[in-house]
Amino acid sequence: MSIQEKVPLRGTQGGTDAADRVADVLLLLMDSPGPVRVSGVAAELGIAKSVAHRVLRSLVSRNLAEQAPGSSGYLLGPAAVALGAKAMSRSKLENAAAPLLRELRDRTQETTLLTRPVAGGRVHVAQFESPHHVRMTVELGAFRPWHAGASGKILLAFAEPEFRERAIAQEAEVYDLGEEAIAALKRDLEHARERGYVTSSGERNPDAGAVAAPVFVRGVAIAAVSVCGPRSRFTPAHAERIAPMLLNVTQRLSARLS
Amino acid sequence: MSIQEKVPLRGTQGGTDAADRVADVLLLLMDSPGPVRVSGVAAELGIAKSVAHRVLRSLVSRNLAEQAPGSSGYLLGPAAVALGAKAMSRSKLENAAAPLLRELRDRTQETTLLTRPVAGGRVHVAQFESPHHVRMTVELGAFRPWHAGASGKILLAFAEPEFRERAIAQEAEVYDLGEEAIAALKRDLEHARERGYVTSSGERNPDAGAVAAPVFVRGVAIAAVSVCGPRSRFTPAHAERIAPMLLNVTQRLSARLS
DNA sequence: CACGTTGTTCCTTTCACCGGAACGACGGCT
DNA sequence: AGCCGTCGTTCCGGTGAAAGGAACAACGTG
Repeated sequence: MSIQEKVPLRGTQGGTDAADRVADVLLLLMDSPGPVRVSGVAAELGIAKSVAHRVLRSLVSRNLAEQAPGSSGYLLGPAAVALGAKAMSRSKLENAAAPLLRELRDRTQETTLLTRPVAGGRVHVAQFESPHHVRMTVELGAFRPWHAGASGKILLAFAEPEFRERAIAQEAEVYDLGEEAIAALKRDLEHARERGYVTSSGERNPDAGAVAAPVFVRGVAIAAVSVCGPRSRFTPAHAERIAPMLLNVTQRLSARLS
Repeated sequence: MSIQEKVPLRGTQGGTDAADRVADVLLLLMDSPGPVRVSGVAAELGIAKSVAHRVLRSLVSRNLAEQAPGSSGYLLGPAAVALGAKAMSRSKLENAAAPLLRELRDRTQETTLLTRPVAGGRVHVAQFESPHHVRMTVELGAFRPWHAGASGKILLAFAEPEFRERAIAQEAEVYDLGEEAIAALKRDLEHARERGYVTSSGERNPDAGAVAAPVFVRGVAIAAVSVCGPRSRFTPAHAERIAPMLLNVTQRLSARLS
């Protein structure tokens, strides 16, 4: 255990010493079984007590650390729990989805995507690319609106009704959607809810088509899985052929996560 | 979700802006469902891209963040998982122990302690104080050697034999223990292993007495629970009366943690 | 082609922050 | 009682670490 061992000096690639120190303090709190003193942090990291104190105060202000009750020693705080839970939860969803999406990619020979809802829209968080030279690819992490694209629509279709109404209203405003477009969107969402999947053709990208279905955890749609490709291969009829395979995957993933 | 919402400006009490920024980047990674871009971090926190990049590089150098495969976006890294697990594990042991130690305190009217092993000794990590005006209290987080005190002895008694031999040898050297003291210590430890608890009187503090027993998880002693008080009340006979209550608590805690 | 955005690197300037010092509190020892 | 050492916390001055603007190559879109 590391209380009595010096933390090895580690450089940084492109970071700063000050930021390194914050990370090191967090890791020290992690390595210590009980409350850590300001003087202990200072000694371990070879910094002044006042520096150690300041870093700890910043961590406390963000709930990443806290002072142990009845002590002036510091411990990891509630936000550290949330951080770990998030890091684990991200791994859990993507780890569970990866083999299934890879298999779906292999069977369809088209690009498969995992997409998650964020405020105001969605984000693609994983992709498995088609082996074809001409294929559809997306930029992971980039924000996308709800209304254009299969995965956006499927997430919206299976969202809470109140949330859905609000999202449609906001998106109408931000993207200047007319009455006809809104009505068409609502019909699409109704249709999606009946079938459990949605197809799109040329909406986000005029050269692309897609089919998407939701992943549920305890009845809540937490992600979408989609298959997409260039319009030349991804005809509406092709999308309908792919749908059962897709639903099979989303059902297995949903079961695995519950 | 917070990608589209500005992170609220939060001051710090005694910290620094630079350290706050590191914490804020971590929390932003936590709040984002997918990879976060340098430019996204910069926009959210209202800092320059180069600053955001540097903080992220520092976090990556400590495995608190990583770049998503096939993307230049950043995610929480493996050390964040460990951090959360540690924060949770600390909560788990102390959360499980708290009601039992409180109950033991209430029944004995003496101070109860939770103590954990660290390199070279032990650390008190939680205490529930006696309601008496004259009572025993300890400083949480302060390092203590093995050989002086009931909880140190109980942890040593139930440690791996190899570890125990090494610890005794080291402690003999550091604290200049003579042959007689070592022999007496070994007899104490043998006695402790036979009975499952250990009593002490006046060893760490000439005015105090204590009785301690180990907490096991999967056959490994991971902590000690002890009851301690002033010698005037905490006679050896009194310690023997407390021992069954203490063993009851450690057994329930061990069961709860397994 | 032009334009916009991106992540990453470089360089100048400056002020945020490091670290030493001070201080009150506490505990141990004589 | 006094003295000493250690502690966490706060203060303050000097300076160099770091913020931030700029540059740049890469990429995507029209």
